[in-house]
Amino acid sequence: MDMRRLVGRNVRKARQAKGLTQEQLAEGAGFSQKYVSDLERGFENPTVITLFELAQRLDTTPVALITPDEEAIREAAKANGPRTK
Amino acid sequence: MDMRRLVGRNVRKARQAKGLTQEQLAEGAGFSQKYVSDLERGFENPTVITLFELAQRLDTTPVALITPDEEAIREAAKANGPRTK
DNA sequence: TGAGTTTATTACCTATAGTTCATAAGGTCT
DNA sequence: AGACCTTATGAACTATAGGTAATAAACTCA
Repeated sequence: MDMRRLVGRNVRKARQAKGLTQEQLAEGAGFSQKYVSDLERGFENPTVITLFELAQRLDTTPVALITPDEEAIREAAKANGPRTK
Repeated sequence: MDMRRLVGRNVRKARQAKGLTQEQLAEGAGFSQKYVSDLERGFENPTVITLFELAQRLDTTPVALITPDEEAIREAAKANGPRTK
């Protein structure tokens, strides 16, 4: 499970769902636009406090931001091999 | 929401539920006993990758490790003030 | 009491999370 | 074509995640 890419996808989806730009999310949550960009592309390994601050600005929860999405589930299935009970 | 303390409590509960010592969890997950001790007492701010590695050794998920427990819910209620619909 | 096990704590070190400033690249719209 | 908005990327910096080694403090239990 690539946690960086998972969080990146979840953050991008949540941000777009609220119609925010990276700049708006960044300023509202106290980060730089560069960081949001790197984060969404799966280049960052955020801490739980960072997750919490992002979640607040996105009106969601830290749990939602690390919850596996379709992509993560497909990746996990491939990693475990098909037919792993 | 104090994420450090929340994760600390969740890790400690999960570790004790499996009957592991801090040393055993640490070695199994690739950390030091000191780190597990600091983590459980709420002095650390783990990254999502650290959460994932801990979860694997504890046979649980990163989501479970940051899911609010009774204590966190009580704290949150106090912070928002009673009677916040 | 003491030995043995587990957890807490101190001091110091390295790697990296997240920063700023700047610019490039990609869209959209007239 | 341009101006404009948004996202991506580079270099260099500071703060902190997580490391090692050692020791102190707690807690069993014979």
